[in-house]
Amino acid sequence: MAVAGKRKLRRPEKADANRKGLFQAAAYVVGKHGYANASIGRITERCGLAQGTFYLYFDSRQDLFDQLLPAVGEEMIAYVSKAVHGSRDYFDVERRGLSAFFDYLTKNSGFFRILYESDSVSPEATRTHYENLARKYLKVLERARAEHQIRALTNVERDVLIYVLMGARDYLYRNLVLRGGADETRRNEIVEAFVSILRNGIGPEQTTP
Amino acid sequence: MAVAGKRKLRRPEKADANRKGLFQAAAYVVGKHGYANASIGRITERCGLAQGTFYLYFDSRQDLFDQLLPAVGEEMIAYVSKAVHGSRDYFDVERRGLSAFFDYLTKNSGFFRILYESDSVSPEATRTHYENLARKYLKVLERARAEHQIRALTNVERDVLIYVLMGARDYLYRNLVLRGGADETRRNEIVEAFVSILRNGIGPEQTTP
Amino acid sequence: MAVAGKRKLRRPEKADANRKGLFQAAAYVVGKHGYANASIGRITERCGLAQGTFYLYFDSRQDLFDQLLPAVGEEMIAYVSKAVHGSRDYFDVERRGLSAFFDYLTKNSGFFRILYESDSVSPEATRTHYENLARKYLKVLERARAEHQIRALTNVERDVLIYVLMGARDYLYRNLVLRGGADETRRNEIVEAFVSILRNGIGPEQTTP
Amino acid sequence: MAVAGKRKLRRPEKADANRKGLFQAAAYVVGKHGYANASIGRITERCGLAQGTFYLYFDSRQDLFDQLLPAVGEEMIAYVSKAVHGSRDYFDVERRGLSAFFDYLTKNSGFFRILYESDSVSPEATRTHYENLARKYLKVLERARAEHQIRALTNVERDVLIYVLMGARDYLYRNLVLRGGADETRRNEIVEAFVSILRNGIGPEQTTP
DNA sequence: CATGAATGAGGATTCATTCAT
DNA sequence: CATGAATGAATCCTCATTCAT
Repeated sequence: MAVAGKRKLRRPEKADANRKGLFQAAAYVVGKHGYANASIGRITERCGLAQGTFYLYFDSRQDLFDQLLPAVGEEMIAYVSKAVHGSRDYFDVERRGLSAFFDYLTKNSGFFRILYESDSVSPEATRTHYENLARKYLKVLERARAEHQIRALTNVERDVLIYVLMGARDYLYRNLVLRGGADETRRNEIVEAFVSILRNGIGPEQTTP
Repeated sequence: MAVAGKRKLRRPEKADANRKGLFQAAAYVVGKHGYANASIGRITERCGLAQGTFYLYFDSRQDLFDQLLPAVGEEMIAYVSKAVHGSRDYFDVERRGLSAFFDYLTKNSGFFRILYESDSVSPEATRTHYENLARKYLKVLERARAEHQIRALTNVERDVLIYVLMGARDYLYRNLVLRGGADETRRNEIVEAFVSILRNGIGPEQTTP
Repeated sequence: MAVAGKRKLRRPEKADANRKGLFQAAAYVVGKHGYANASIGRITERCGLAQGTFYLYFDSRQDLFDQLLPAVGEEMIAYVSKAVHGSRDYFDVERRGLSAFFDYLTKNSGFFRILYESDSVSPEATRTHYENLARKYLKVLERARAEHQIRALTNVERDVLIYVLMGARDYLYRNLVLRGGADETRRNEIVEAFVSILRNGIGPEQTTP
Repeated sequence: MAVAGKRKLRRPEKADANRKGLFQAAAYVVGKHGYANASIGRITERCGLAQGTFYLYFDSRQDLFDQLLPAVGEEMIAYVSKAVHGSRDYFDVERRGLSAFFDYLTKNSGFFRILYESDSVSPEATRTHYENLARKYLKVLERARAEHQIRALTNVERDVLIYVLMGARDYLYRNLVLRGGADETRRNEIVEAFVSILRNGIGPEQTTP
């Protein structure tokens, strides 16, 4: 894809590897120490490059930060997307999606720090990430509605729903899974409880007359 | 006690005023520039004190950061609590609560930055804040249930619900209100849509047989 | 002693106690942390006074430092003088003097730090202290010579001797007693060895023809 | 190798020059103003480097202080060693040694300040220096004894002697040469007087019966 | 006399960025 | 392309000293 530029691009593998290495190192360092403590020195040291080399791949520290969250965000989205593939129905998608999200974060504990601090460090990057995510949710919801697996929603309801779902994953992970130290069983309970509330709401029981 | 011409503050009053001034200045500066850029110089300058004076009130910059979120968090909680006072029923509480939350943040735009970055800067402060918040939600839910305004929930469902509600406020504000630039009307629609989903869930319509 | 000034000197005991307390606290703090880290805050805290009070008794931090070594030095000299009282002869004076010096320092471990750093912090104070000390040595030596307990010395020899004796006490204590961790027995050996060298020198034995 | 036009230093040469320059500047500044006032700024300014550059060569200010005395100490020892080379006998070594010591200090007036304050600033560095010095003295004494130029000494006497000699150089220089402002002639008298006392001690004359 | 809050200058250290090699 | 030495601005914290109470 893309028209090949005419410029010399010899040894492109090496260059790509360096660039990728810098991203990975940055993800690690930011995830562990935060943006504020993610110095160029720390990042380049981690991937075995010299400090000056950094500037061959990024214009500035800020430039890296502007690209970091979208990059790691895509990875997370891909991970979850793969996990929900082949779900029975919409609620199964949510079930598996939340579960996969928990998995991903357990394995990539730095993700949240990148996500959270990114808001201040690079609002643009944050916006991009959330847009990517919202697009994904939208597609899933439209399909679910097309197949009558969920009730009809107004446009506003749909928008609200998207961010409620997003916020839920975030807050449930951070507060109940991470801070609560939930084991496998507990995690499943959390997932089921979430799906139950999502499906039924919490309105009062119909009192049969 | 207190003829109190407005002129001169007594010693302890002055101390209180200084401490409070530092908190306010810190909230402003952190909200606007982030913890990383919230230098003692910026903070003290904003409230008209000398840099050294800072250390009469806080042990260190970290000490301030450890106290900041709980302090502003309480303010936010108090604001919302006051707004929901006198609600008709539980769903009215949620309606007014979300609305008041939007209000508060519109007026205190720095709150989210303080909240978000606090997670890395002072995990303890963040934990305290979320605990304060969770306690509040729990009380409201228990009362709602006691008055049969919501359906019976398992313990897990209740815990999940609390964080879904918290996350919803957060994500709805940031993505739809703030980023979406919602006006009064749109805000109300958002609030109503949220309450509707909360009450009914999104399960498919009962197809009458 | 001294003619009473006409100025009001009410409550002089309290004032004297404070002044003395400041000296003691300063000796402790400087001895333990060094002049550089002997802040007014630390000193006044140790003797239970407010920081500002310090300036009622001393013009400045430097003023205190200018008086500190002579003050503690006199104490040391007095301690040693008392110990040598009643000695058999000159070499007994040296023997007991060195021993008492070791004792004093063991009990007042901060003395050396005050002495050593004083040279840079307050050359004047240091000069005064060494002069006090030299005067003492001189008196002892003159008497010893008068009683033919030591051989005749030229003026230069006498001056040299005084500082050799002073230096010996210093270096023997620091290197053999303190750093070497000498016990009672070892200390006595050191003292005797010193007196032996002092008395006889280290010239080669007379080879009897 | 090296054509080496004088113009440009190669990388590693430059590094060596910088390190050396920092040491020299530090020796000057500490000697003149004391450790406490030897700020990185003063030191780097003196050798024409930027403040940050300091940290390419030393881990911290303390790291420099830990290396300073041993470094200048070796220089002093080397200077004296060279001066005593070719002495007639042991007492000639002491004569020339003391004289060279006076010379060295006259030319390097900061040495003593480095030495004295080092005790508090870096005990380890001080220990190292005195050990280096003691080793030197020991070697000289053992040789002198082997050649029967001095009388037999017990082990304790030998240890005591070493530190008496060290202390003598120190105290004689500081009190008689430096403070006393001794000229060439007076210095020689001092040296001779010292050697005389060292050789013969100060015991009373043998009264021939 | 005594207090201690307030000041503001000073200093160690870190780090993004540049540039000669 | 890659390096890493050099820079110097920025920032937290300490502390001697002053002064209103």
